[in-house]
Amino acid sequence: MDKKTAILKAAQEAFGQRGFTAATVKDVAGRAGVSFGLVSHYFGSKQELFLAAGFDMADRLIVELHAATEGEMTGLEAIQSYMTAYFKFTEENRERFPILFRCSPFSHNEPGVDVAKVADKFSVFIEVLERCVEQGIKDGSVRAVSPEDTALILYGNIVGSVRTTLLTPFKSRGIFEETINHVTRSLAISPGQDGC
Amino acid sequence: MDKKTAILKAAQEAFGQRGFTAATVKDVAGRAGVSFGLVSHYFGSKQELFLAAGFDMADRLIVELHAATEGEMTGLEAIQSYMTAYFKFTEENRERFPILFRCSPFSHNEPGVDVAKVADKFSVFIEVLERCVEQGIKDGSVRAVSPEDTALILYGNIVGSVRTTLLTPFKSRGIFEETINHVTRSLAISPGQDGC
Amino acid sequence: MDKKTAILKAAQEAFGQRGFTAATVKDVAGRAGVSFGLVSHYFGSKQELFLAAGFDMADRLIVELHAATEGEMTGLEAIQSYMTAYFKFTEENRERFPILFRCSPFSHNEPGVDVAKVADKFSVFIEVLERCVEQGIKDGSVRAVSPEDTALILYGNIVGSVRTTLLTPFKSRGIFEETINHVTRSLAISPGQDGC
Amino acid sequence: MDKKTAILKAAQEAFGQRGFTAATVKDVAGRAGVSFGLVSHYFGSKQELFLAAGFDMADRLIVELHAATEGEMTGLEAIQSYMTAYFKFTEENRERFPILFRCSPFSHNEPGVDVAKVADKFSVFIEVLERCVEQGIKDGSVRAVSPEDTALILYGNIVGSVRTTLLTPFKSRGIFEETINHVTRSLAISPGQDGC
DNA sequence: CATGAATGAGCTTTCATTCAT
DNA sequence: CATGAATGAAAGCTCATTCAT
Repeated sequence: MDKKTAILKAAQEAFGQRGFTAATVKDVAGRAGVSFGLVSHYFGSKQELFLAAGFDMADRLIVELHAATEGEMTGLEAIQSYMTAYFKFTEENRERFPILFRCSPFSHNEPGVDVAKVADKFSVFIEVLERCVEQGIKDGSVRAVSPEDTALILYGNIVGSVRTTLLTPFKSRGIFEETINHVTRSLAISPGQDGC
Repeated sequence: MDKKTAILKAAQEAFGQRGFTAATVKDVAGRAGVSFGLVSHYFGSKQELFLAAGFDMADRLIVELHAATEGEMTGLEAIQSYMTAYFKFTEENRERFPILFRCSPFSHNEPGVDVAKVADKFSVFIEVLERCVEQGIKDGSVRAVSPEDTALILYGNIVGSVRTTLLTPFKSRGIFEETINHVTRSLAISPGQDGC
Repeated sequence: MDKKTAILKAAQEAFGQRGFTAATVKDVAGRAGVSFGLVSHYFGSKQELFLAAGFDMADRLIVELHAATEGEMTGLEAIQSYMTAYFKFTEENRERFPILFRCSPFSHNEPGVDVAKVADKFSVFIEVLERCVEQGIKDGSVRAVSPEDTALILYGNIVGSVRTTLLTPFKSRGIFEETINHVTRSLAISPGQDGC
Repeated sequence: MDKKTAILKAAQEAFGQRGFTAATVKDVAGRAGVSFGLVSHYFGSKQELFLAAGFDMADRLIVELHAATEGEMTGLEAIQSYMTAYFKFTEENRERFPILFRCSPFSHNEPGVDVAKVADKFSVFIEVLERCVEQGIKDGSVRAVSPEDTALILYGNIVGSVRTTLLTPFKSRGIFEETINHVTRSLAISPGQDGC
């Protein structure tokens, strides 16, 4: 791993754990095993480093979500696949995922984060989900709901469970699976409704 | 309003908007219209002020939630009442509610905040919800789910929608009502299952 | 004990232990069991309090030294009596004596101490000793030495032993008695010199 | 002289003159001609700087005292040589020597100074002196006295004269020489005692 | 490429002092 | 007499950033 990559990963860790303000460039350099001068050399300012770290993580997650929801599935299956991919990604990146909590429009703006850019980036997460909901309504796997509201609610639901798992001391084994069940029960057209 | 109260309210605003680290004592004092020396005079340190500000908000919300869930209702109705009260509280405290996002075990620990104290305080929110779920299962208004997991998922669901509303630029009119519907559909024993 | 006296004694303790700068008015008030406002009320500024505390202690010691060296004695006996009185006073005022280390021209000037006033006050300690030495030379109990230098050396000797006793962790039982012996051996006209 | 050394020398001056609490880091930086940030950069905290400054001075004096007391001499001559070296050192370091008054167990503990470390360092001064006294008793140049008490008394004697010279406005030309005479008269086995 | 010496803005905190009660 | 609310200067310290090596 070259030093530039090491800095980026260290930044994701440090910013994720401590936040933009409390994390320090020295801390990042220390975690990466390089001198702090090198951080400026590669990334310019602390703010630029923060954005680079956050967007790198977001972009990698977006790739996974696209891959998970493409292909021939019902809308409901796509939603389930989206959630599974999202939860899998968080588990594989426990240490560095939380940078997304910091660099996200769902958290308060941290100084140094360009709100517009971030909202733009994160709208992709919502849009992909919204398209799944719309598809589900069309193909009959999802009941008639507002796709816009539902996408936001589901996204909040997903992130809520991720926060509970990654951040809180509350016991939450199986919460990811249960969250998928929760969403499925809410959206699926129940057997009884199919006709009775 | 006496100056001590003014400082507390200003702190809720400032910490809510900027977070513990980025908010400054000077900023708090300025918003409260007092000298910064008075903040130390009344609250000691920045950390103590932060906890005082967060716990004041939490305690007031807890009172509302207890009031909303007491009385003779089915468990499902209690859950709905809980959510309604929660959402109502956030809307009535738009400016100062976000301190709870910061001073919460569902957010990253801010340096200088006693994790144990915070987790203790917030476990009340989960417990109240859990008791509603248990009651619902007993009285037949809620399907058979794990009360522990479900309480955590619902709480994440609620807070997710609150975050979306208070923090993001995404349009989300009606999201609170839809979240209650979402939860209700997921938990309610559907008519079709009763037999039909 | 009235509150004004309590403040003075508390000030001697606090300033003695922590020095002028590090001791705080609040600390003094706390030790005296009064509100800090009362300190200003009685003594004006911190500096005035410091001088009052130091001079009160110095004046009381001066009274003792005068009493000890008056009367019919040889000069050498007067010196011994001076030292005995000095050591006795320090032992009876272990807690509050050290204010004199702070408020003394033999220590570095503390901000807020009027150098001239202090030098004036402390010159009395030297003068009394000097007069004893002169008397001793005249009455044949003390060998021919420079009274000025000797007074300063003896005073340094005395204070050195007091510092060792009151401030250091070094074991020094009997150091006061030994210091008197040390001085006596140095000044007394040895038997062999009387003729042989 | 590099900047780190300049800071150390400036610290010795500033702390010596004003004491740990009253001296400020800004003052030290100003005297050294560097920015105050550099002080933290090299020495960490004010306390560490204080200890570094005090110990540097102590170590250099210890070297001189060892050099002065080694070699073939009687114990009494070694004591005289010790005192001469001590006084010479103070005169050559008039500006910066007083840091030792502050950073010494013979002064009041300054808040933030590790008492144990300081007592450890200074016990060397006493031990060297004590060894000279013991040697003198053995080789017949010093009368039978308690080496422990005597070392402490002599050290207090020495430091007392140094304080008088460096700190007070009292005229004291020749006080160093007279102090050596004073000590010599007290300790030397007088000719008359040898028999006669 | 890589380091770390050097700077100074800005933070939290302490504290003497004033003054209304 | 006595209290403590209120102020703001000034302290120690942290840290992003620049730049010579």
